[in-house]
Amino acid sequence: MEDSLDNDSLRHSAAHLMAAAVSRLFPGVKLDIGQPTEDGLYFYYDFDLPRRLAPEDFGAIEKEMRQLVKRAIPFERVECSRAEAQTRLSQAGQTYKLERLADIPDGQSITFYRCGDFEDLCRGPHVGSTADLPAFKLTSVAGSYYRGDERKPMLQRVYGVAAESDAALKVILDRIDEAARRDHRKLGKELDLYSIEETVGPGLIHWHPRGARIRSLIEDFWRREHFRAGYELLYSPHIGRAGLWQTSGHLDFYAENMYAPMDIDGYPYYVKPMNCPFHIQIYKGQKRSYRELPFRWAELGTVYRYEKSGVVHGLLRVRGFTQDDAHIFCTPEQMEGEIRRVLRFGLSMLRAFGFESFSAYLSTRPAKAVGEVERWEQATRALAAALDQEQVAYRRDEGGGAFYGPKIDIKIRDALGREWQLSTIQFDFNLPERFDLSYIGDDGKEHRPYMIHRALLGSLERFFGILIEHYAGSFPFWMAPEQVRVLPLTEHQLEYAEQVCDRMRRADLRVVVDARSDKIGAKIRRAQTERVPYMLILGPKEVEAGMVALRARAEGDLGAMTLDAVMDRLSRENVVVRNEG
RNA sequence: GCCAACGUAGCUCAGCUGGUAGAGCAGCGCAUUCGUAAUGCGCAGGUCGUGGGUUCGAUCCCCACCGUUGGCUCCA
Repeated sequence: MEDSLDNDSLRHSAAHLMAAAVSRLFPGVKLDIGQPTEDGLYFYYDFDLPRRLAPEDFGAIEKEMRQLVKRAIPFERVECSRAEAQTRLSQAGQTYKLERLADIPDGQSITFYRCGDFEDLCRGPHVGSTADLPAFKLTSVAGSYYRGDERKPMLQRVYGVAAESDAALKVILDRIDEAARRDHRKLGKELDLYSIEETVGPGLIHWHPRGARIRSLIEDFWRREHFRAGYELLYSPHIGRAGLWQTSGHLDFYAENMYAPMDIDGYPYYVKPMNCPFHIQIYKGQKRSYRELPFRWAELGTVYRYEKSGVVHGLLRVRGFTQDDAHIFCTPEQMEGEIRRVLRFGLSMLRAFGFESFSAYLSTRPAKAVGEVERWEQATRALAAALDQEQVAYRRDEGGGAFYGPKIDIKIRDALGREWQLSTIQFDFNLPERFDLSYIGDDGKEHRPYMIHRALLGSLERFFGILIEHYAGSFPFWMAPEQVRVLPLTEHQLEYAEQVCDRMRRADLRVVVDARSDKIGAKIRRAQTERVPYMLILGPKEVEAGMVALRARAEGDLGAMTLDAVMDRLSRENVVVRNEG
């Protein structure tokens, strides 16, 4: 990634510069904290102000910032004692800062950064002086709870971008523009892939023919790969009786994400927020032997979860979605091999969709947890070993696991360098216990199986949204809803066009003839904007010679060739590009 | 859920301080038969998100609700 997108201390200093400017404009302002954002693009600062800011205020703040830059005021590091810091902050009336000060552990040095008459409790580091902040722009303002706690007061967070030069700032702004151009909500509408209907409800996705075609291709690929990898497929109901969810613990621990029950013959039933209890019922349907394990049971299971109204977002955060779910039931001896296998399989699946760069979190046992410590440790070791073996860089999130088991979360990096969390592989020591799962071992006794819950793509909705942005709507050939559009020059070539189309269709290519009476330029433009990978242009010359003129979405005109040559080329392209890493 | 902004035709948007709406694209019709990113002419299309209020009169002002967007928290 370019340096200009990765300059943390510069953005940090820009946040302070903005805070200094705001302090001058609003003398009574109470400061919280300001930082660069993790995506490498923005900085922000949280303020408690007497009035609401609006984008119209940005001009005045920026102007004040520019004046401070012109004066080239140095950032000075000032170390002081806790008592002194307390005095300074309470004199300044900075109550949030006082609380932040109390968070700094004893023994750690306490520093202020002074910039002219503005000073701020901060660990730094900063750039030398305000003159090192020549290029910046404020971008948005939003509410933000103090410490992210909705019971605490809401502060105003102002976001901006900053760079070491105007040119570098333009790189950042261009990246932001490019992200906006690729936004799956915009492309989803333009390419007629999906919609969300107010009359139906927020967070509920309608897959239009083109989107549904892509989904169907993804699902077909997904199923084929799962069968090859030794999975079996399950389908399970969308609702289940309250008792099931009582046993699973969902009604105790997950109720706020579940929809109200419906009454069926006097009994309450719940729409499923997860698939696991159903898979478990299938497991429990008969006595299981160690000889038949492991079970690898997968389901494209559609679940419904209540999400707060403010958080639903396009395809990325919805209220009904289809998980590419699977549960693996295995013996302790098989567990380590299964983990490795799942991880390897998961990465190959993601590579097939064009993702090359992965990172992971390994979340370990929290203080409050179920299951024997020994099992936790064994499982955590197996997860770490698998990550090492597959050479996936990971960070340990100590104590960050769910109460029921340790897990790996895999993030991918997309074409714009943004990270998205997709896959999750998690142990579950809770449900086997609650449902009293067992298998008969070679000693003839009952044993508790290991249960591993995993999703690779996450959910089809979310994954689709990420794919749209990753490819900017130009899906690879194998996934394109329409692969080839045949463009007769005039209606005199229509019959030939139909013949060409028929032949390609019989070879399972997704082909459409544009029979409208537009000029060829207009037809090409339409096919280009609709991201059709290939166009066949047919005029009198092609009819005469029995040829076709091929045009590629990306490369443009490729000249005349025989239909056989085209079909040969396309059939070679019509496979998922495998990169087995 | 909370804070803020927004909601006008299928889409993208215009509509000065209140006098019941307009463009481009898309759609439909007709003409055109054209060589690698927009052929011309015409037609049709809107309870101005919903409900209430203020007013002689509301797309415009006020209130409530619904939805969207940017965030916070959370998450597949």
